[in-house]
Amino acid sequence: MSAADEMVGGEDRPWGEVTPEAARRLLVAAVEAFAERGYHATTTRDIAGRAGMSPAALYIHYKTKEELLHRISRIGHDKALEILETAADARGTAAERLAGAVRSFVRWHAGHHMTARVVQYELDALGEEHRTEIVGLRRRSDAAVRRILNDGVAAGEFDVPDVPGTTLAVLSLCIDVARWFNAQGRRTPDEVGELYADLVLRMVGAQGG
Amino acid sequence: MSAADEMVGGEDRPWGEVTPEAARRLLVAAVEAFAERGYHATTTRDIAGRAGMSPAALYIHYKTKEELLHRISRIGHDKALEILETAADARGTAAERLAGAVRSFVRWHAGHHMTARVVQYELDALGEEHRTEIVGLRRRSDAAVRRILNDGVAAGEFDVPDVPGTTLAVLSLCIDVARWFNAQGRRTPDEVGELYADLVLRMVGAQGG
DNA sequence: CGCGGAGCTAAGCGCTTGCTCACCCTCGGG
DNA sequence: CCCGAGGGTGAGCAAGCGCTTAGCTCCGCG
Repeated sequence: MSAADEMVGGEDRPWGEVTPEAARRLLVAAVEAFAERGYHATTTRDIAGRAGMSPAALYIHYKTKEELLHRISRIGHDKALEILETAADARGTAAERLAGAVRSFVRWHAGHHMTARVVQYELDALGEEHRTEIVGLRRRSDAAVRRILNDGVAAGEFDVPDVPGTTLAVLSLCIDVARWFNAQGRRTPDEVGELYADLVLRMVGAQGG
Repeated sequence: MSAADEMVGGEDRPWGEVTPEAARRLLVAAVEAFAERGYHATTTRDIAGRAGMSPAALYIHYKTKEELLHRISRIGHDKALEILETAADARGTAAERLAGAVRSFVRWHAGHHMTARVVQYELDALGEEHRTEIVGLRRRSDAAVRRILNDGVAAGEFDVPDVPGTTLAVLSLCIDVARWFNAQGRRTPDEVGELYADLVLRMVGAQGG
């Protein structure tokens, strides 16, 4: 539907921007391991093993285990933020923009739920500097959604008594998809995105459904 | 502000069911540590230290570190489930029961956000047997909410095209409060509960507002 | 007073962790 | 044919982990 949706889809390889090839394999292995067991329960030996390498190989491409997490978190947040800001800047009514934002944001969290899980739930494992950098990106996500809500209220499309609180709730609802979504489950990322877009429109009092 | 302070507020003592006193102190210390750093990043020395004891003291009252997590998780889930089922069994319209359920469930997650964080986000750290036990409790939570939604649809109070999906979304929204809620923040648990009850009523198409 | 058990500690065991280091292959250019 | 540099390995180090054990103190009871 929207340009943002297309980009998240699957034309280019996942993590294509990470080079060289060995570094990419290690990073993909780390995403899997962090998502399954959590950052602290994952060992560098586990990551290297999944990538088919010896433990020492990891340190040729990354200085520390934490740098791996930071790279994943940074790239993931960039992608998620790009999705939200593209939807917020799109043309159309506030309701259309909000529905588009939720639809593509949720689709990404469901379709890339391993990455999303690491990105959204391993923030505390980052070092001080890296964490504040990432928190900055999250504030921009919040601002993008709040802007759509404010526009909708100003245009008389929405009925939202508490804009900051509702912004928080909308983002929280979308983000938590990464926690429960199961690729083997019944729902596809598209279906969840559609359901959630409808639910959020109801939350803001738009005549959608 | 300690985890113990956070619990006092209610009618009965925090973790009052845990005896003897030393075991209770260790458990409260573990809740704090797990909530701040996560289960895997927390050491038994840290827990014992917070409780003002030597590392070995922990093993007089608990067989393993995992048993501590299980005790916390079990008690917390029991409490959360009791809240939901009480609300689901209450008298009144479906809308009143749903609002009550969300209000008290959210209030608990905000007011006991340390405990809730451990309970909701450290499930994977439990052993096989303990995890399946807890998963059973969560299924009952799901059933309680779904029951209210079904009642509301049958009574013509709600307009919900996808009851299982909406049940999931409602619970997800409430649970995620434990992740972002900050005791130093502007909102009180009561305020968040009120806001969320309103948002959820809108999600199910009840004429609340 | 002597006794036994409960609660706690100092010390430390065996193991795993993140990470390092000396060395080895592979391969394009002179 | 040798070279040097970059990607990779096997072995292993220091530190920290969960957990154990021997022994201490305290206290109610006969």
